[in-house]
Amino acid sequence: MENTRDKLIHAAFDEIFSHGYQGASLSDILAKAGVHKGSMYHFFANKKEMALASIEETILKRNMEKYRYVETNTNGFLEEFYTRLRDTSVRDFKRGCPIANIVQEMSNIDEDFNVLMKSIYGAFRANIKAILDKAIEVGEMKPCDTAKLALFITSTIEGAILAAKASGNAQDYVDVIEELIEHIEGKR
Amino acid sequence: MENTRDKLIHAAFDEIFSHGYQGASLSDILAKAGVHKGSMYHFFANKKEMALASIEETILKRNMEKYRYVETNTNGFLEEFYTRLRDTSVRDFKRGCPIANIVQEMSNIDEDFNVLMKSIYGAFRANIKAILDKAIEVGEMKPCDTAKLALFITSTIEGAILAAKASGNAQDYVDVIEELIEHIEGKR
DNA sequence: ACAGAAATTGACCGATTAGTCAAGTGTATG
DNA sequence: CATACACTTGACTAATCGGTCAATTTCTGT
Repeated sequence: MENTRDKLIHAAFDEIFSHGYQGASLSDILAKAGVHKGSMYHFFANKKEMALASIEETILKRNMEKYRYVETNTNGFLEEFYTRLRDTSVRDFKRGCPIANIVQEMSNIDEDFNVLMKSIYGAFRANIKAILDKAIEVGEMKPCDTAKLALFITSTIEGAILAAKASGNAQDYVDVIEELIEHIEGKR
Repeated sequence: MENTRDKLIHAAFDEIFSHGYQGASLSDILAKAGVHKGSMYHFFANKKEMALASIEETILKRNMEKYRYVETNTNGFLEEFYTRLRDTSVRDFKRGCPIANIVQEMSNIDEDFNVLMKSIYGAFRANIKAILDKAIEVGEMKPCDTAKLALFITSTIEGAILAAKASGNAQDYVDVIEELIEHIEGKR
């Protein structure tokens, strides 16, 4: 059974992912979580603190799972990376990427969000860089500036998700990813 | 002297660019425009109609100016394109890209915004494709699937702006753009 | 100058917002 | 059984939200 705080974290993340932080109604979050208002204020100081907690915890947990294979694998880093990139089933092209959404909405209007998203987006880049470093380490790839390449890859991924969201066509994501993979393959 | 409607269009666009559509306060827009509420409702049916008008008119006008050179030039399409891509002075890395911001915020929650942004993002892609087609026409580039390449380019640009917004570092944009240009150069 | 239209003013409305809090319930420990 | 702490309930507040509208001023064409 999920406890009250977890219910709130999940409902808040889902509402924010759907409507943005500013567009997320506190009463809708409470209704979705099945939690009363006073109860929420027992766990969080205010809407913003709940939002920050829900974003940080949810995204960090996802990333933990998503990039664990880099620690356990001993080879095939790039192929595994490509497979995951191509997997559209983990994507939500209607809502887009939660990281990008919140950066876009909040980074320039609230310093606390700015700090959090800088850290989360930085972790995203670091995860991709770790894959590239591993690939180079085991000789799947020529040495290169992996920080810059990781930046390029994350940018293109985010852009691809946005393109699919704008057009309503998941194929746009696939097309961008294929060209991105070609680009990376050129560095082997 | 700017008329009332234009004042509203400009103030609305600026407020929306800064705080998003949902975060943009009508009274702030009115204060910035120096226009009273009833006056605004004389020109627009509601907040949303004003927002849609301000977004469409402002972005279409910008694009008109931005890509006019494609019609007038007779060669050097790619070099001119690179120069403009590299020009960070036209970018606002704090607020990001207005197109991307509104797509992220609104495409999945309001059908009217969705339709408008699909059209605007589509025009963005079409403009880039036109440059590539011209470049191929005059032999600056080998023939290729310009629709897909344009999609890749727009995605990467949007991702680059987002990366710079997330990190607060304009250099991230520059780095992505340089790698993107290398990628395009590979197609010559 | 005058009529009529266009534009402006600003008070007002109901709905919704995030946030407060006193009272109550449940549970674990002495 | 009793005390204490964690948690829950839901009514309440003040502020803000987008939106309405009748009265008034300004502009325009004849």
